[in-house]
Amino acid sequence: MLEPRQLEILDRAKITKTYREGESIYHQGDPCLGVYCVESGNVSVRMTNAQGGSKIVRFVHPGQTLGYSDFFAERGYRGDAVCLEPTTICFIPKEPLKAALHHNPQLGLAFLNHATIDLQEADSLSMNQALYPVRTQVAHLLLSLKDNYGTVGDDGAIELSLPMTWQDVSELIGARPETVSRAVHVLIDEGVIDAAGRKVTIRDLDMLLDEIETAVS
Amino acid sequence: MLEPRQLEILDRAKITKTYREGESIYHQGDPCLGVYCVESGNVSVRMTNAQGGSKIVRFVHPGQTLGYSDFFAERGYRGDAVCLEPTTICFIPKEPLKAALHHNPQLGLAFLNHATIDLQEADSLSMNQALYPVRTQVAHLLLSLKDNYGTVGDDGAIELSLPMTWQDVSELIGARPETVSRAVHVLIDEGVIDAAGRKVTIRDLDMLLDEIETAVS
DNA sequence: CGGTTCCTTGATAACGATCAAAGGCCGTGG
DNA sequence: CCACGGCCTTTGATCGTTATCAAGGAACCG
Repeated sequence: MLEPRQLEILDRAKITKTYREGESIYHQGDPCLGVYCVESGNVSVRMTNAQGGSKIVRFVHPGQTLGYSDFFAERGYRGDAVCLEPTTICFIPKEPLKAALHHNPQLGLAFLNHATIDLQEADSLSMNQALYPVRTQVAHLLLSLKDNYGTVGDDGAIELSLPMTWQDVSELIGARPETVSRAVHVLIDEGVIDAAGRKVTIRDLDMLLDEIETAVS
Repeated sequence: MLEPRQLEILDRAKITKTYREGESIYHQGDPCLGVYCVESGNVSVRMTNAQGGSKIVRFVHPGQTLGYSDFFAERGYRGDAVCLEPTTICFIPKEPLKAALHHNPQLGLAFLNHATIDLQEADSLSMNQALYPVRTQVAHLLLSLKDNYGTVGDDGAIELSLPMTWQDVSELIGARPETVSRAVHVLIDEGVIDAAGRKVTIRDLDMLLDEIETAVS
């Protein structure tokens, strides 16, 4: 998509850095100095309102981009970006990026693709929040994490190693940690999953799918 | 932003049409044949899940674009677009748009701006859903509609003429119509607003702002 | 170890959903 | 012009989910 010369300019301009678990990449309100691209690891974006209430609006996985919407909106960062685990991220400063966009506007289409994906996920999240009880939302999240974080065990069960805490999950789906904890334990009691800390085993994928299909609408 | 020649091509390709209230522009799942731009009027985008539950994900006001994220994602439309009132919309078919994007990738940046705005609004909506009770969300919505649909009356009160039904409002904030109705009447009883049908008068803007500031977090 | 953060569990309260029914408004058709 | 039907809104009663408050336990890290 990019001309080699432009790729080279971006490559020279980019700064790669490794963050520790819990480390902040940027803070809400900070002036936007450029965009980030997650190479490995995992990042949460949390927004806080004027009353101090906060919510995780998205998890950012490897290959995804971070802070670009604030760059294009020419405003400060709209949330806090925090690493959930040791994470490698490259930073592309504003000016070189502007130059690259100027010389090769095709690059804008690449960001547009990221934006449409993020928009679709934001819409889905909002829909799930509105239409499903917490238990079903947890089931949804586990299913979506399965693809990136699941491995198939000996007996065919799918083993997940969550990249985030259950507390983070509760902030994503807009519920209290206690509520999520109880919902998880209901799923365990029903024999759908097993969970020990952040290790989750999907015992019965069909039951997990049922959990979603038979949800109240 | 666009070269005159490209603008001209798009101008020739676009098809302007007027829709009646309640008329559909496209349906969820329909193949995406192009993008729409609202010139006047008002459109809701509603998504429905596999269980038949639905939610309005956004209202689209004049000057905003519709269906572009599905165009760039190269997939069917993700929701139903329905006019809330008599609405004039221009349609830009896929192929001419692709050609215009190819010849002038700057055009992509224009869509990127739309995308970042929609993304920010989607994040805010999801945050409000998660952090505020229905009454506060209604207050929020009235405030945001004030700028586009409000006029200042004789006594300084702000008069709103809602472009959507309260039922639509309930689908936007993810609540039942009954709950929204009750929430509105609480605001009326508190003297914050007056409402008769879709005509809303903001009696006391400060109280409305308080409603938001003192919300539970 | 000692502290912090995360998770769990219980009891209770608040909020919103649900069910049911009726009133108002509007457009259509007789 | 009026009557009818449909849709939106309102109101009440009750139920269910989730929030809240509180406290204890487990895991982890310095």
